[in-house]
Amino acid sequence: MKKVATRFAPSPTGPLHIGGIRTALFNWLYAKNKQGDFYLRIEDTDRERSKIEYKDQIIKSLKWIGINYKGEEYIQSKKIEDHIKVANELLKNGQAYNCYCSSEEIEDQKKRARQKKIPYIYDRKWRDKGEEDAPKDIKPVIRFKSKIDGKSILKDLVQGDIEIDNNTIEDFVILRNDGTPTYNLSASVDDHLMKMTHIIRGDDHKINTFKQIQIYQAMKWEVPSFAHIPLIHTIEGKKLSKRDKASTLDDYSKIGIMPDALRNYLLRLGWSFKDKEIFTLEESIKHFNLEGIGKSPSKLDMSRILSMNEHYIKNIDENDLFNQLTDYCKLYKNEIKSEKKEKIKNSLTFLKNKAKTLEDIFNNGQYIITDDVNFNQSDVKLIDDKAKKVISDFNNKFRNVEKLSKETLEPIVNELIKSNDTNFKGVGQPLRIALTGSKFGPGIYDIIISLGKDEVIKRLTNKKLN
RNA sequence: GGUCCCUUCGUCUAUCGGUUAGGACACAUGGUUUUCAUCCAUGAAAGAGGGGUUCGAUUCCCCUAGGGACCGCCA
Repeated sequence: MKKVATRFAPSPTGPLHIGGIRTALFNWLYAKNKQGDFYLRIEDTDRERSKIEYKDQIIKSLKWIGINYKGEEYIQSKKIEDHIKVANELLKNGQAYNCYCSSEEIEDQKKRARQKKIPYIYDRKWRDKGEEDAPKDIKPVIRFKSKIDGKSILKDLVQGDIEIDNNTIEDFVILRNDGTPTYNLSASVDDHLMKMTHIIRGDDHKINTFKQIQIYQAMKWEVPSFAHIPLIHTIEGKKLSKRDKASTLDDYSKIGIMPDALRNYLLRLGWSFKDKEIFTLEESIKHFNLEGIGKSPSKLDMSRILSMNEHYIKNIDENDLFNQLTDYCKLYKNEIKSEKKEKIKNSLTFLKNKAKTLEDIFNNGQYIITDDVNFNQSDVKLIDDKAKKVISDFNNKFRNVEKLSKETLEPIVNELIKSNDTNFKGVGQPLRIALTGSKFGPGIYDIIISLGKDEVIKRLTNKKLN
């Protein structure tokens, strides 16, 4: 058996969206599962639109989610000479030909076909014409001599056998009249040069595959296996594009979605393994296969991403969570001061309790991180005279507490409930607002213990409460 | 318009001819927690429609409907 080799081949013409990430993930997992190699190829031959920052974003995104590729990234534009060489060889072998139609001529034909509502296909005008008829003033393009008769079958590893009439594939351009190669040529040559065994990509490439296979055959190259995975759709049911909001990785990382959670979500989007929902990285490598990929497109579901993230927040090692949290804050919020970090770390067990994202944890821990209590304006209105009395009563008793724990604090609260003729809420809520600025948050004892005695007293006597 | 693909709860999906059609998310209800959340339990929720094939179809075949992708000298 040949060693499996797969690749992810994005073009750096826009930010990579999570559909692309999923394609990369599937390729990577397939290679890992087969103990093969996974490569990254940057298809930057569109000089106009390719941008270095998009290339960097692609590399960063893959790294973020934990996909590593073998060697350096393969830069397609550096291989153009190889592509041209193949075009010329096809020309020499009679598998391709010079076409002297001007682009205006072609455009005109297309327009007319559209008006008549008949399908446009290049009329193969120059397929059998001799060079002696060639106009001197037009630089030709090279077109591939596509099969005209019969049918072709693509044995797709996901979609099954797909059969089309060969005459629906036109004689496509492989070399432009400026001498640069087009996508189908470049992709085939590169995949061959890179010794790809399996091409796993979005099913928007299906038609290209029929073209590319013909190039392989014409060059007598071994044809790789193909697997076309269904696209990810938006809620509206359309192909996910770079313009869709919440489509890039950064959109997710900035709200505090963790890489492992998104990886797990993406894995299960369009792929399944029995009823299993949660996959560690090792498990996903172990179980991934092409048979588990469904044939129908799937929609992105934010609530599922969130709940997956919540699962990871609650279940991963707390040190790991803490590290991810501090990295997250450094990147997207304010870096947590080192003296606060210890408090956050000790409080993570309850801070993470009501969090779906790292941002939620950050918000829950806000009262620890910032020195000045940030009062929620509508909550602070709940501090009436009765509440003020509860706060000052609590403070008077609290001053005498030696050791902060639920056991030492609870009697005080219970006493206040009685003496103020109220319930737990009547005591807990004013205290929480005084200490954190909000009526929502962790349990009151957790808050007090996490702040420490001095800080609690300081906040209970905050002038802003009056 | 042409070619190709798809169709199970709202969403992601299981089922490889015989199931009370299962799970997860979301949703609803109840319980625990002397607030909120967590957690636990319970519930509602699906085979697009019509024909075949078969003792038996969600599953195989055909038609219809709906949806999608592609149709560049972009990738």
